[in-house]
Amino acid sequence: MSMDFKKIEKKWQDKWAKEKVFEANPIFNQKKYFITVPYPYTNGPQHIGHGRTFTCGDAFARYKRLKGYNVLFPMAFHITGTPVLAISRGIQNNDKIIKTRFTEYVALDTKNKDDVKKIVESFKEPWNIVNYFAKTFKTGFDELGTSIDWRRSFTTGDTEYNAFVTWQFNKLKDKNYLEKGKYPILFCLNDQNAVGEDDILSGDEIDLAIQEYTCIKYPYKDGYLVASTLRPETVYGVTNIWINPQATYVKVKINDDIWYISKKAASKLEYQDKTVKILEEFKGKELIGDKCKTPINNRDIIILPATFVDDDNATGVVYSVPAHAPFDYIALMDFKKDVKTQKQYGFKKEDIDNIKIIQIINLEGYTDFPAKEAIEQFEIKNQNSDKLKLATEKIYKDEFYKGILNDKCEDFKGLKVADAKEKVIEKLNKTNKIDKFYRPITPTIKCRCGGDVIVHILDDQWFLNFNQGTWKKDAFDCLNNMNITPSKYRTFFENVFNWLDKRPTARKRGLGTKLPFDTNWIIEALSDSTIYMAFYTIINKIKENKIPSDKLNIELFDYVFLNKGAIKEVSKKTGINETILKEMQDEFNYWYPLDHRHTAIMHISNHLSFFIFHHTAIFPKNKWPKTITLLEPVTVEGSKMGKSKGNVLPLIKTIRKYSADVFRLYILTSAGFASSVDWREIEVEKTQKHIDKITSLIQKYYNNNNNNVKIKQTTNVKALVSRFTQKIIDAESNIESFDLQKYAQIIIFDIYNLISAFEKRANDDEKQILNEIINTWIITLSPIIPHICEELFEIYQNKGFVAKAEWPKTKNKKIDTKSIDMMDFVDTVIEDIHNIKKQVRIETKQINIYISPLWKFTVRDLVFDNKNNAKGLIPIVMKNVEARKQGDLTVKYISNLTKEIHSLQKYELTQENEINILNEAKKVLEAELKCNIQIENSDKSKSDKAKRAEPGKPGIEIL
RNA sequence: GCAGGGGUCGCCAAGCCUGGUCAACGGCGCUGGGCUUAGGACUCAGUCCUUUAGUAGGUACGAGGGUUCAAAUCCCUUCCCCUGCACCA
Repeated sequence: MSMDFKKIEKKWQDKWAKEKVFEANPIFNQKKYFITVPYPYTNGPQHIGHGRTFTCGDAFARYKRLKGYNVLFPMAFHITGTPVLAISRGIQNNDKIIKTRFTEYVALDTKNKDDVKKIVESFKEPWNIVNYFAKTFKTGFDELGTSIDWRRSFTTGDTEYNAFVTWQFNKLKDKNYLEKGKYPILFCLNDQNAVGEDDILSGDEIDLAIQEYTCIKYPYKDGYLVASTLRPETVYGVTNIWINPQATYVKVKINDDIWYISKKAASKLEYQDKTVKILEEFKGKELIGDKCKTPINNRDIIILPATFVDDDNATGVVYSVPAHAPFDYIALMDFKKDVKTQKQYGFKKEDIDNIKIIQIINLEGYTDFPAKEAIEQFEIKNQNSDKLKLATEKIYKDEFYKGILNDKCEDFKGLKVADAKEKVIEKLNKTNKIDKFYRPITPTIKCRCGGDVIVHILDDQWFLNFNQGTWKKDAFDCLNNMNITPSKYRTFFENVFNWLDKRPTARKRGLGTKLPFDTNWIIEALSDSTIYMAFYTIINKIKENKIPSDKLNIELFDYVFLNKGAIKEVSKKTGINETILKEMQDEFNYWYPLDHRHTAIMHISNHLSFFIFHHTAIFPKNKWPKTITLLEPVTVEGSKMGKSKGNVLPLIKTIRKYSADVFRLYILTSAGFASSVDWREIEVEKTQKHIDKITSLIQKYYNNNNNNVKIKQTTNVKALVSRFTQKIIDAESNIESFDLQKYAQIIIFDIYNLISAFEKRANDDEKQILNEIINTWIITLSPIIPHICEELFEIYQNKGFVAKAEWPKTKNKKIDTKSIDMMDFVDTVIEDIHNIKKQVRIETKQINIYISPLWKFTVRDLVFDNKNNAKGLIPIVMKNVEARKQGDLTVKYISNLTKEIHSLQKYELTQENEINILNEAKKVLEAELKCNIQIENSDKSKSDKAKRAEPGKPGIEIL
């Protein structure tokens, strides 16, 4: 009978929902297990990466249920931040890319084209996006067969959730973990608003980092010519200033200073926490030929023209260090040769000749000026060469790590560049000759609205300060007591913890919760998603009792989560009746702490770390989380999934193509947590076939006969039962240490192989044991392929849900190692026969098997018992009468055994065992090998082959 | 740069933590047999080299050293590749 997987899956998903199988309520005398997977960001359909994480989480949840735990496995929807807004803006503006993308998304689950169009149009309203995708996420996870308690779902934009986060941030404020400060952000000049990845054109492809330039103030006229640089330590080697003669410059009042900078720079500085008043405006060429002073030793340097200077980059003024900057070097060389330009600006020859290149850094491996050498090395011919950038990068790196400042640098002589940088800044700062200028690391960033993106410094940014008070210490305390699996990721956490400092915690716009004490700010997406697992424990009660969110005040949460306040008072203040309050508190206390959080490693550096930090900030120690398991992402045919690559596989599409159980099995068996799963079509199809094989094997031997028929306990049967039990024990210990892959491999492949090997060698009576074996097997298979298991369980057992079955008890089951050894022995014999047959390639009519003589058993045991006494071995063995009789043969056999003495194992079978088991298996062997088999004791045989017989390795003769 | 991960027999990929049972799981590909009218599918066998009626030897786990009776596995050096680095969730 072949099975219609899709029909079966739908059937059981409906049944689970109808019978509320996964709705978890506190049962106070039952042990509980609370497992969560981070809620996914709900701005598109889920992909197979989500599928992996949830499949694993679900497998754990299902296993724990079998083990008798009351399991809570909830999920919700994350919508905080700007991405959803960016989408609705895109739809409003008829953005083609966004519209196409979302039409595709909606089409995944909606067939009618007009409906698709209508739905996409509705996305002009952000909440429609959220609601739509929340619904498709639920569909997707239902179709995957995840055992989620949906009563507890919510979105992070719900008012109830807002109330919860409001409480959380009040707690953080009380702890003094929140503070205000300055912070540079990307900002759109057109929108006059902060922008993030989603708001920026190709934001997912370009580097959005902010780069801090150092501005050095060169005294000039009544103020300063302000040049910007990434390498302030080179100020000792400055030879001249570069100005773009074509660009527009300004004399401008910056705070209390007069600066000469490009006009574009002045307009940007307005956003960088400075007051800006333009006094004069002029072309760059008017500065050419003037002189200014160096800020450190008051030298005169000249201002030269250079077209490579970009007035849109930083201050538009560049100071020239030709010894160490390839751009400067080549420009200076060009200028020295360019008599025409010199004349044009009226330079005197002596002015030009006076410009001497100053080398300030000694660098191993370079004999000449480093910049000059790099130019030669890269074969750069002129100022416009693309290779100049490479040369600059190389010099920058080499000098930063290997360069030593020389005697031109006064007090800093002998310092490494890396160390000198800070000190030079400090020195310039003492005489107020330094400032900062921020710019995006990518030169021209455009907002989706078309506006230019610059760096804006906010002076009232809210931060979480992870270094405040005992916060970090507490977080480490929590981490040290947690199980992190795979364990190699623990150091990753430790590094992140050490590195965490201040984190901006609110933004100017986006969906989410307002900062309670400063409502201009929205709490940012990662900060509002740190302790929400606690919210799962009570949201069902809030919904069930229709508690309006304005009643969810601080007193309420204090009472429920922290057991603060008298219930009567709280009830008065919240207007919620006491019974409900008590129920909520009890439920929280029942489920918390969170036992297990499972997710992808990418979340370590932010979400998971914040998760730990915030738990320690808000909750008492006995409510801190206990376990985190982590996995690598999913790749598709060897490459990373990405929107831009167009290779993102939506979960729904994939499940509908292959069925949920195939997906689950593939995901669980193909990689361990510490490696990425590669989704390969060919392999997935194999998985499909494997499931077919398993189900047909099961169907062949599974039946309704549960009357404990007496099955003859042959060695074969005993060995099967023992091997099977051993596998179940192994599988259990693997999943207990969170190794799902090993678990699945054992349950799926090992046991399948075990049963099919048994099938080959067993007679019909013996095969009756399979019904009982399979019944147990189905239960252990169910965390992996739950739908098929439910179906089979129903057909053959009809005892309710396999999801609620009981994990097999292995404690009192004996593993009969002797039977296993005996069957192993048979396997070895068969393998050897096959090996020999391969070589001889003759028609076999008769096979003689010669069992080892008794004395070899004796000798082997003696050798094993004395394996640590290699030298005394022969005399010891020779004390034995039987051994001595054999003379030389014994010595030879001993020397054979000692060759591998380190790996010599105890041999458990006796000669009698060997003879008996082969006789027992004789018929099966004859059938399998299609010939007569004769078993002889080699003591009584004169055959050559009999002489080589050893315990465990009988002599074999093929005739 | 800082931090993390990795280089395994054509390809993908286990093993490495806890050294021996590792010529190294598994899959793909390839070769041959069976089954088929054929193909596909399925199935059996082979797939580092040599040797052989089975259990043997050699060379191998990026490269080079070291520790050990014994190293893919531990240590050191070196070459190469990948990922993250904060407002993006």
